[in-house]
Amino acid sequence: MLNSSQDTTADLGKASYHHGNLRSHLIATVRQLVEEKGADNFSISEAARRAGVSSAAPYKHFVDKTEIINEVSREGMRRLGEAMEQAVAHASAGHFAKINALGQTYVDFARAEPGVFRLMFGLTDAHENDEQLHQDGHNTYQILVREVANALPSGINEEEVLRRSYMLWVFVHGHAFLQIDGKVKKAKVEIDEGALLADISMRVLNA
Amino acid sequence: MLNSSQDTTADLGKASYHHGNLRSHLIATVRQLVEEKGADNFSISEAARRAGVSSAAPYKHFVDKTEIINEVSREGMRRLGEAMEQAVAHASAGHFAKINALGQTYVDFARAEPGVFRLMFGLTDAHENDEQLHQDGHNTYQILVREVANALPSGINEEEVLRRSYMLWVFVHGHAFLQIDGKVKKAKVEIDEGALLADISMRVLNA
DNA sequence: GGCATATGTTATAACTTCTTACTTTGACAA
DNA sequence: TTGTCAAAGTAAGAAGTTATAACATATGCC
Repeated sequence: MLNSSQDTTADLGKASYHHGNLRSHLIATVRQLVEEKGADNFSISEAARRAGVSSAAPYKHFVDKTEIINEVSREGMRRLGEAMEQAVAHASAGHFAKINALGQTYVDFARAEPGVFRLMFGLTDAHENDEQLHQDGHNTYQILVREVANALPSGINEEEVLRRSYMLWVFVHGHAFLQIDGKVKKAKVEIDEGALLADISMRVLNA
Repeated sequence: MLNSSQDTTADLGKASYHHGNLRSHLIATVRQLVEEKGADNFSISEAARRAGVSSAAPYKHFVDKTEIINEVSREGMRRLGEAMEQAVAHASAGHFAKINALGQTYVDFARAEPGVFRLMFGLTDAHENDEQLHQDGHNTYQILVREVANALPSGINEEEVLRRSYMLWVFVHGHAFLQIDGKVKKAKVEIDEGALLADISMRVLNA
């Protein structure tokens, strides 16, 4: 569940006192905190406290708070990508079933981890210059582009594939954010999400 | 430009030393700061400093930071609403011209004031319980709903009007955020925004 | 075994938000 | 004109944050 990129340490529990796999432990803790307290309202002091180390310890592993945020964001982006690949793999046989599954996965992810999702896309300050995150994001996006190309009649213009992909992305992205930011209920918009996603796919991919 | 809801004070400059219209002055300053430093990275200490008062002074006018944020958000939401009404009023005669103008206005606002826009929609913690902001948002949304109803064949199902409106909202919302969060360039998506908005209007409003 | 280095710790500087207790002053009434 | 009061500031400080510096230790490697 944790364990991302650190080496040299066995990552069983976190037994041996003075040491352990603090780095990945912190990433996991921050992920939790971000969901608990909100993406803009957590402290790495608190994360350190929960990990049972001093508030200075994290700085042996990360240069600053931004780096931790970026790490959590990247990890989230990778998990989203994996979930999307899974969704495609297991999608039913319907016409735009894979596209719909992708959209649903995106929205589900946002709802399941709004804090991390907001970190991944919303808070700019931190990852403005995180090339790795952009790369990961790009890779994830390519899953959609690939499936859109598959879903459209073969021989279609490459540029057109990109246009349609972007339309779909923009759509689920907007829906995801309005959902987690609580604008939808408040604006008294009631929606059948599955039907909506399917409707959109049709409108964007047909003709 | 400033001047929102405070009374009892003339709001010329901010001349007379020990007093002035600190409240609205602070709102304006925070608006500036939010654009300068980012929605998650400004302090009201700094705002006080810029206004030339002590860091405790703002608390004579606002109960806490959240209240200032909410004030700035509400004011932004109202300004967005006004801009949208303007856009409708001055839209050309084309088929979905008013709808397209609304979308363009939304995106333009986001680009012009990304900090405030993010405050209005993104940062949840502050205005989760700000009923006034929700009301203002709802009112602004009704401009779109109204125009969608006008743009669709008369006699159409009320529920269908809402569905189409939501689709359009979600679309421009997603596009706006991907724009200001810098995901679009990075994902190497090149788009002709005007054409895109028009295309979407057609796809959503036809059939 | 001995040592370098990675990983922790304590202490602290510089900030933030927000409170408390005190001061100033402008307005209004007598 | 002057006295009082409330509104709007101030200074000081508590509590909490990010981040750095200087010190401690224990682990892995020779």
